[in-house]
Amino acid sequence: MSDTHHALSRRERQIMDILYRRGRAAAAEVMEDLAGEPSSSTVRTQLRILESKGHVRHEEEGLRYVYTAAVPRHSARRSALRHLVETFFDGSTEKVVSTLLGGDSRLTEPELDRIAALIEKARKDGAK
Amino acid sequence: MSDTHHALSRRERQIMDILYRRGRAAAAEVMEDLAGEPSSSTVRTQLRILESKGHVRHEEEGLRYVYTAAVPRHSARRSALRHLVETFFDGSTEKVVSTLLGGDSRLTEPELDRIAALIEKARKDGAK
DNA sequence: TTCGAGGTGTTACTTATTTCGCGTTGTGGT
DNA sequence: ACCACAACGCGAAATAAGTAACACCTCGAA
Repeated sequence: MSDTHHALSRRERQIMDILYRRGRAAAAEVMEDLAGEPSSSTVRTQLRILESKGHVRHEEEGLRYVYTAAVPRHSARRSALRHLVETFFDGSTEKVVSTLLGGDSRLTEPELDRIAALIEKARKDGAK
Repeated sequence: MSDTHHALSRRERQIMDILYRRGRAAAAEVMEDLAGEPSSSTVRTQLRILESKGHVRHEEEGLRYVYTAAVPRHSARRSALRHLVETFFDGSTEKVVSTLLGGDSRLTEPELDRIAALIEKARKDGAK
């Protein structure tokens, strides 16, 4: 693996996760979601560092900064998913799906219907 | 923080990932997969620390130590998957599956068949 | 206009992580 | 028996991460 970007520290990852979960958040909101009880200073400093490394951006909203991840959620989740599939599922998409379906997270009928439809679509796409 | 397990540092996570990918590995093998060119000492030390924290175990195989993750892959991947679903897919299993099926990773016919079968099974389990 | 609440950046400091040199130990070959 | 080789653990130095105190800014209420 040839990582071009710096790897994130533990705390930095936690913050990025919060940002991805919430979409956008001010320092105070990030602070709320963080374990431990980091001071406001601490969190702001970390956010600023994260920005200097290019991982997040901020926009001024009124008098406060609202942060968002620099890499759009859509891209980030794709690579996170790829990484997870590689390290835990031998690169097999099928194994992931089977774990998801077999897990304790019950899916509703409509969800199952939509997934079934996606499978049909995948079949067609793969065939041609 | 209600985390019962210590969060892993950057390098520790890299090592755990390698261990999960390979199943089991000696220090030299872990070293091969690690970015940068850490010395043998370095890697062995980290493995030892990881063991002292309870994250990995080792068994002597001939003249060398072979390490394995303390938490079985099966459990680890479930929680990794759950975490990923929460942070990137709003907790929706359906979204994950749809991303997987829509991704560039083509699935073969047999794989699609097996997944379809799993869906039927999920339907029955959910129904009763 | 003066004050307090709630933001912000800078900076210095503490703690944790990362790295590796070095001495030791056990194996196999000659 | 002796040496070369390949692993191991320890301990201490270098680097990274995490934390908070402080000074400054802006807005709205008194």
